Amino acid sequence: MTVQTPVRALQADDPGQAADALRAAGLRISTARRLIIDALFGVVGPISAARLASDLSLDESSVYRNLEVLERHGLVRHLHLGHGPGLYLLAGAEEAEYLHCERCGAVVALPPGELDPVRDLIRARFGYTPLFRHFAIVGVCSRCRR
Amino acid sequence: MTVQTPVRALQADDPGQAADALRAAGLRISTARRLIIDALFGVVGPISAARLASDLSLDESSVYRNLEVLERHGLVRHLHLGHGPGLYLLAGAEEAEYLHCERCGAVVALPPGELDPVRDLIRARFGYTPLFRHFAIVGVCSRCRR
DNA sequence: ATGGTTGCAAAACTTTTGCATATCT
DNA sequence: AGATATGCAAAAGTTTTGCAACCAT
Repeated sequence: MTVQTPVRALQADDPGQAADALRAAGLRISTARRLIIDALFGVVGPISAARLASDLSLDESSVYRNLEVLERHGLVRHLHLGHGPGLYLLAGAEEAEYLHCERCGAVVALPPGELDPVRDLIRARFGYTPLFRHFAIVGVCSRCRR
Repeated sequence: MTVQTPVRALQADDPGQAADALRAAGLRISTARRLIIDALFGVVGPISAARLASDLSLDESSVYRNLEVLERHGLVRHLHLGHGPGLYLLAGAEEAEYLHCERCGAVVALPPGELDPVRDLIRARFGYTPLFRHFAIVGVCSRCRR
C-alpha cells in the first residue's frame, strides 16, 4: 500500500561510482556494503538476499539492511517472479520487466518499452496502469504450453 | 514450478452441492470443513486463511489443510494480490482476474475474457501466455495516478 | 570520538508438518 | 471400528528488529 520513495535517485555505472554516490549521500562504505555492490555489478540477473549472504559470507540481516539502504537511494530495486524470495538487481538504465514461466521457471527480461503497448491497452480499457517492474508477468512459455 | 492438478474438477453453486460433491469424492464433511465452505459462499471477495481461521474460530493449520483439499478438488482457488497472504475464493463459473492498485489497495475483479486481448497481445509478441489468475496485475488506478 | 554498521538472536509473518486426540461415516 | 480430520506445537522460509560490539570517517 505504501510505496517507498527514494531519498534521491543515485546512479552508477560501476561499483566505484556507486560507492562515491553513497558517500556523497552521507553513507559509509563498509566492507559488507562494498561486497554487496560488487556482487550486484558482477552478477548476471536478479539475485536473492539469501544467495548474496551465502556467497559473500555475510549475515542475511545485514544483506537485507544494505539492500534496503541501496534501494532507498535508488541504486537497487527488487522484484518478485512469483513465489519465493524477492530478487534484487541494480536499478538504473536497464529497467527491464520480466516474464516468468511458472512451469519450467524460465525468465525473460524485456527491454524497457517492450511492454508499453500492453500497458497502454490495459490503461485504455480498465483505467489501471500496470507496473510490471515489481511483480513479473507470470504465465507459461510457448514450449511449456505444448 | 509445479502446478497442482485437481483430482477432479468439482463444481457447486451452493454449500450443499459442495458438500455433496466432496462426499461423492470420498471426503468427509467435518464441522470445520462445512464452516469454511459456508464462509466462502457467504463472503464477497477473496479472503485470507488467517481471516477465515479467526472468523470461524478454527486453527490456521486446519484452515490451510482444508483449503488445500478444496483447491485440489477444484472447488477453491487462491491468488496473490501482491505482498501479504494468499487470498482464497470459490473456483468455478466466475473465474475472475484481478487488478490491484498498490497505492490505495483497490481491487477490481474482471469478468473472464476481459483480459483476453491483453493475453493475446503478450502471446503474439513474446511467446508467453500470461495467467493473471494466480498473480494479479499490480499497478496504479487512474485516481492514484493523479 | 561518534555515530553508522555488523553479527547474533529473536521475532514477525505466512505456510507446512508431526503427532496424539477427536470425529465422521 | 477404522479412516480421516482436528488442535496444538513446532518448523520452514522470508524478512524485520533489538542490541551490544565494532568500524568507518
